[in-house]
This record gives sequence, structure tokens and C-alpha cells, in this order.
Amino acid sequence: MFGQQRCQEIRLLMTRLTNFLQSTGWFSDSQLTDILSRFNTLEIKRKEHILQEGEICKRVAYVEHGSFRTYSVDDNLHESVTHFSFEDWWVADLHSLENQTPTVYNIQAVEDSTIEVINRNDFFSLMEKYPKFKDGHIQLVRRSHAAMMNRIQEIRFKSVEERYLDLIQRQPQTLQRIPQQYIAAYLGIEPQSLSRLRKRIFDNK
Amino acid sequence: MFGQQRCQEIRLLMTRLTNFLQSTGWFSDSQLTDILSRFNTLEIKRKEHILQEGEICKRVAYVEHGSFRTYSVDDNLHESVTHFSFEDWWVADLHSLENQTPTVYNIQAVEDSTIEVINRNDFFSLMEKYPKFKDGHIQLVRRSHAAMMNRIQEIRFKSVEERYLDLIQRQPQTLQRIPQQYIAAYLGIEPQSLSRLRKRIFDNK
DNA sequence: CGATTTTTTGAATCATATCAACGTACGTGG
DNA sequence: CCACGTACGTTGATATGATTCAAAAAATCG
Repeated sequence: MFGQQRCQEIRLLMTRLTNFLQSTGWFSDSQLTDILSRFNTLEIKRKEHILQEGEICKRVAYVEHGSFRTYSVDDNLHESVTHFSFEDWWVADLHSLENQTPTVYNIQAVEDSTIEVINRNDFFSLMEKYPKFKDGHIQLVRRSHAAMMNRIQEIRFKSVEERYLDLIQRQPQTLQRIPQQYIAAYLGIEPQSLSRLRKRIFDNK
Repeated sequence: MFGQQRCQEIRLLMTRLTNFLQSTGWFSDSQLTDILSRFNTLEIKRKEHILQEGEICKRVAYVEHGSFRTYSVDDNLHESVTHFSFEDWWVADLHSLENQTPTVYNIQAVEDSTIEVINRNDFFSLMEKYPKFKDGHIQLVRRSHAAMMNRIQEIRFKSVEERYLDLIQRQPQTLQRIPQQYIAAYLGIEPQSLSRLRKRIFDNK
């Protein structure tokens, strides 16, 4: 019984994406094969961009391995990191993807990474073909929305120190895998200030 | 021809909600009547809450007249305003509505207001019954998501002064209809700081 | 009109930005 | 494999903007 399942998984290529889609229980094996056939595996080198300001988002990626940062840059060349994406995250600019308007965000690999990529047309036709796929996507948008609301609350109510401690507790991998300057840009402070903050924290311990 | 249309509108009650639903062009008159029949008109007094922290969001409102603020309160009783809602806005906590989890937000009338209210079950069954109604809702969630992303960018990149000037230019009604302390809570500063900021701005002119 | 809420003003304090310089780690080509 | 250059992180001094506590002035409501 498990032997057969394992065999099935191997036939479908044992990727994190496959694993995720199977875990939802929403699709039959043939549907799974159909869905997976629309994706291509891509290797992305550290510091390479998969989306840049001004472009129109034409594809959606699923992170197999590695990490990405979504950030934007203001007139004074200050960078602000919206979020980091690790294994099993979907990565895209949903707004640009939907409306086909130029994005204001940049998405860059922080480490050498591997992603599964699907282009916009295929993504949208999957949503039309499989209602569950659409529902899943809507859920994702809703969750992103809630996460953004939450983010604003945190920025408002918590000190930078609290938010830093929260971050390294909730996502210890961030500390290990993301350079400090990007973490500073995520917290909304200058790298110098994060350096001083860390000193304060670790001296008092 | 226009006479007949006007007559039709009167039969459906000439509300902003009716107007909005008609303007989408998504529904026939009988569908419109069906949809509108699920809504009830409610009068909300200034400072009255239509949702409070800890409750589960069980209804969705459309603002006919008046204004609301969505805000949350931290442990030190500091209030942060997420956004203001005026005429023709949908008002609800989408996250609590969807997941039936307790909300962390409060929604309060800033002025004496009139809203059209639909309860959760009716709202969801309308989404199942009319695909266009569901699409419209998804669009709304997506737009809210983009607005929140944008909000974070603004907080990061713009000074409080810039954001204040942006606000009163983009939504002059805010300045007229919303008390200053709530505007301060929207900008993320203390009322005292906004008062000083305003003095600085108007002295330099 | 009086009572309550809202806004303004003052002084002291705190956190972060900024400019500048120095140390350290990293990986790339010789 | 080492040396060099570049990118990254640390530290110092100073400046700026917002907070806090306190209290007065102004506006609003019943």
C-alpha cells in the first residue's frame, strides 16, 4: 500500500511542490500530473532577480530550495524588505499578476535557489479548470492580506527590539540564512541601528 | 426608456448599495432584487461599535452614509487606526469573517451612520449562487491586500508630514469629518505630535 | 450655559538617522 | 592557496523627530 504510493510519488518527481499538492488531498493522480506538467524547474543564483520594479509579473514560483526577499526601493535608494520566502512558499507579486500592471517590487534570491515556475496563462487556466486550485489561491490571497494587516499592527505596537526577538524566535532560519542588512531593511531600520540593537541585547545577557 | 429605468430603481429602493450593484452590470433585475433582499438597513450612532475585539465577525456592511474607523488597541491602551471607511465602502474583518476566529479589530462609527448589513451565511450563499458576486469579493480582497502592501511602503518611505499631506490631498473629507486624534492614530503618532506637525506646516506657509 | 472631550503647548527624554571611519569576512583571479 | 578587493558589519559623535508627562486652552455636546 505504501509501496504503491511511494512508487506513484517517484513517477511524479518527488518535489516539494508535488508533496504540497498531494497533501491538500484536492486532486487525483491524473489531475496532479496535469497540474505539475505546467511547471518548470529553474535554478536561480544568489542575487539574481526573478522580478524587478517596472516589470509585469508574468509567472508564479514555488520555492523548492533556497530563499528570496521581496523588497522595494525609494527615491533615496533606501530598500525596504516586505518579506522573506523560504522553502514551500509561493512567490509572486499578486497585484501585478492579476492586473498586469508594472510592479513596484523586486524579488531577489538571497541564496542559490531552486524554484518551480508556472506562467500566468497556465496558472489562470488551472484556476478555471480546477475550482479547488482557485479556492487555494484565494485562501492564499486572504492569508497574505491578514499577514499584511498583522504586519502593520506589529510595526505600530511593538518596538524594533520586540520585533527582532519575535522574528528570530518565529523564524530562526532567517537569522542563519539572511544577511543582517536585509533583516534591518525588514525591520525598517538602518543596518547600523540593527548592529547597535544586537549589541545592546547580547551585552545585557 | 429612462423613465422605466428610474421606475425600476425606485422599486428596488434607491440606495447607494443598489446603485453600486447596478453599476457593475453583473446582475439582472430579478437577481438584484434577490441580492438586495438579504440586506437590512441599520442606523448606527456616533461612537457605536459594529464589531469589537474578541468577537467573531458575522456580518458584512456597506456604508450608505457616514464614516467608520477600523482600529486596534495594544496592551498600553494605544490605539492604531487601520483605515477609515466612508460612503460606498464595504466594511468587515475579512479574516475573522472567513475563518470565524475572534477578531483583533474594532469597527466604530465616527459619525452617525447608515449601513446595509448582510449576515455571514447569506453573504457566502450569495457568493455560491452568483459567481460574479464571488469574483467581486475576491477582487475586493485582492485590492485590500495591495492597499495594505502599499500602506507598509508608505510607512517605510515617507515621513509623517508627507503622509499627512498625502492623506488630506487624497481624501480631503478625512480632514473635515474625522477628529484629529483618529488621524494621528492612523498616521501612527500621538495626537500631540500631530498637533505640533500641523503647527509646523501652517506656520511655514 | 456648564461639563466633558479634544486640541494645543512646554520641557525633558529616548530611539533612530546620519556621516564618517574602521575592522572583518568572503570569494575570485593570479 | 594566497592576496587583494569588495562587500558586510561595527563603532563613535551628533542631529532630528517623536514620546512622555503635565497642564492650559479651545471646542463640542446635552
